[in-house]
Amino acid sequence: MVRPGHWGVRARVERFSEPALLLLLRERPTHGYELLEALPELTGETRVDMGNLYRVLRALEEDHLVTSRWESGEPGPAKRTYELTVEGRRLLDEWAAALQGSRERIDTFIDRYEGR
Amino acid sequence: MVRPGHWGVRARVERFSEPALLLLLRERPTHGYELLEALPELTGETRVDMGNLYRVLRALEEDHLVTSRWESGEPGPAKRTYELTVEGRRLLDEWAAALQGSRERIDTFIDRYEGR
DNA sequence: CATTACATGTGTCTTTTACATATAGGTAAA
DNA sequence: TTTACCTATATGTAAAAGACACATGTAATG
Repeated sequence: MVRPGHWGVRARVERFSEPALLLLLRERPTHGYELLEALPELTGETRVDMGNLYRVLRALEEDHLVTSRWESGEPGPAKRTYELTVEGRRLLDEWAAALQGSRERIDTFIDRYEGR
Repeated sequence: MVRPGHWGVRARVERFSEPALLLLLRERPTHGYELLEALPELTGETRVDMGNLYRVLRALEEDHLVTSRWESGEPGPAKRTYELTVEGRRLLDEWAAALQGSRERIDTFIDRYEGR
């Protein structure tokens, strides 16, 4: 819950990094570290936790929402490149619809806050 | 994290019931049970947990964001009526600003999702 | 007088997020 | 040539947030 004296507010969408990475993967197959760098642009203030990001990626793969393959050709350490599956694409669509709902709820709140 | 096979999506704003109850209290002093009934209208799908609601209310009071008094005059069980303080009002303002930010981030996401 | 509605609360488990650390290949400079 | 830094993936664990179950008591209704 909330610790006394720490009522600083951030207003983040739960698990927002999840639809964000699905969207990035829809645009093109990408590896984890690249997602890590691209995500803040989409999520805003949210600094994405790399540990959790890699875990989400593997959980997504377990459920066949993404697939991965090791990329060894390029210079630098080996990269695991992820690609969105059809099911993953569907999950992204669900997220987009759900986020429309969130947006509307926030609008309702703000309208009422501004006394309209 | 996410349990395999359970990728159902809800897209809720973290701790959204908190600004919602502050807003309701700005409109007029209210007791917990009444907030419990009024909140879903503001938060949408979010079914507010009564246990957590009462805990949030007491935590808010601890930090002087609301004050409470027992209402014994009316019929029915005694009610603890909460009232927003000046600091509480300020916290609500912060939430409103932060929610504007969330709204913008969601818009950015959806625009990109729709390929604009 | 039993059931239901009103009203406030505690206990506790799970899920989500945050913070810390491990490992290792590659690049550039001291 | 070794030290430092960047890239890249990953595990361990603590803290915060949310979900679920239950306890307690007053009053109204059938």
